[in-house]
Amino acid sequence: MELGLSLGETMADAGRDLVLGLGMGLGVRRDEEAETGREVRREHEFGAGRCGRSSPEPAVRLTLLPGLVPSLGLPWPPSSETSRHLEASTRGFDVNRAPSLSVAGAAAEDEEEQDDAAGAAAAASSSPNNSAGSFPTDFSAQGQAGTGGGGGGDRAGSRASDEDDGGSARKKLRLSKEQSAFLEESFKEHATLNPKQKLALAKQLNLRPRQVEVWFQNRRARTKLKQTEVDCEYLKRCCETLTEENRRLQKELAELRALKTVHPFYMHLPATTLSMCPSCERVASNSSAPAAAAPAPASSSSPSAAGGGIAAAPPEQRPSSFAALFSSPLNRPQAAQPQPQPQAPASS
DNA sequence: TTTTTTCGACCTGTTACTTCA
DNA sequence: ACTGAAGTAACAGGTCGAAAA
Repeated sequence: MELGLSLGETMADAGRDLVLGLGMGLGVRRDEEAETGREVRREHEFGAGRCGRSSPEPAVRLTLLPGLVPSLGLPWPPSSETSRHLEASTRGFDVNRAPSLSVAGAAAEDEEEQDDAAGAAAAASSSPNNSAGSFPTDFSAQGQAGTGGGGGGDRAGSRASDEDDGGSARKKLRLSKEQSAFLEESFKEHATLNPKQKLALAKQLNLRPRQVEVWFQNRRARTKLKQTEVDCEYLKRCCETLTEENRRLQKELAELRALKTVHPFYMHLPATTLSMCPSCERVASNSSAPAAAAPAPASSSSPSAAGGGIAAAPPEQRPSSFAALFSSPLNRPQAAQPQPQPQAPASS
């Protein structure tokens, strides 16, 4: 399938314009990056991919229009209900949504916390008194011993390269629900962390900075994966729609050809009407008006108006043209994810 | 001023562990 | 109790950009 298509002409001002590589990688414009700086750029990159690096092939800019979404049966933007359902179908909570207070409440009810956390402190953290009502803002009391090697020391994983692991195999330890929820909240605010933020989060959650860093890396990867899946599904539907459009146009073309054969005088049309290139068999306008934008007036060229029973759909009833399909810049589906926000400078 | 080196941050793919049906 | 799938923390290797030499 040839994708050498320029889809949409509004790239210059579309904040959510995409550059789709053949590998479905998505990128943002580099001039925007230059304006917003590295931090913001990276936040966009994680969300939309890095076409320039990930795919050497010529990128295809794709702008998806809003009108196509309903025609595809794609609720867009995905309703929160949809997202919730998606996540509810899985085990975890919606990582893209703000963890509600009920999450913490549920965590309090979840007894797994007690055997998950290795220490009594962890058990205390899961008590209703600790988690109900609001997010904990300090997890230092939890069983997260981290590298300190306290009583619950095996809860925090370790990296041999930056921690004295004693040479033991790595131990993967799950974060508590509260910790995950808090990290989610942070991720909603900024998908990337500067060192200060990382340290602050680590301190607040009683994790090692490396753990916070890894969590954010994995979180970005999950978001990107989810977005890729959404994009893939959406483009599949776009492809189906365009295939159908192509089929319809081919049929219409065949009808017009037949009509020309039967009633040649019909084709003696004003210069503004479409004509067929005999060599490439492409419909082209031989007037100054763009062919796609100026279909022949139904009153003068519609075969149905002249009788014969073979009728092309009037312009207002036709499915949108390819160009029109992608004329709007703001309707690419996006996996539910936090809106990247410019980070405050680290110094502030 | 240009080139090379170093370093930190990040991405991508993978592994290993946990949880659940 | 066992097992396979799914989720995810942790890791390894690579790229890139900025700063220093």
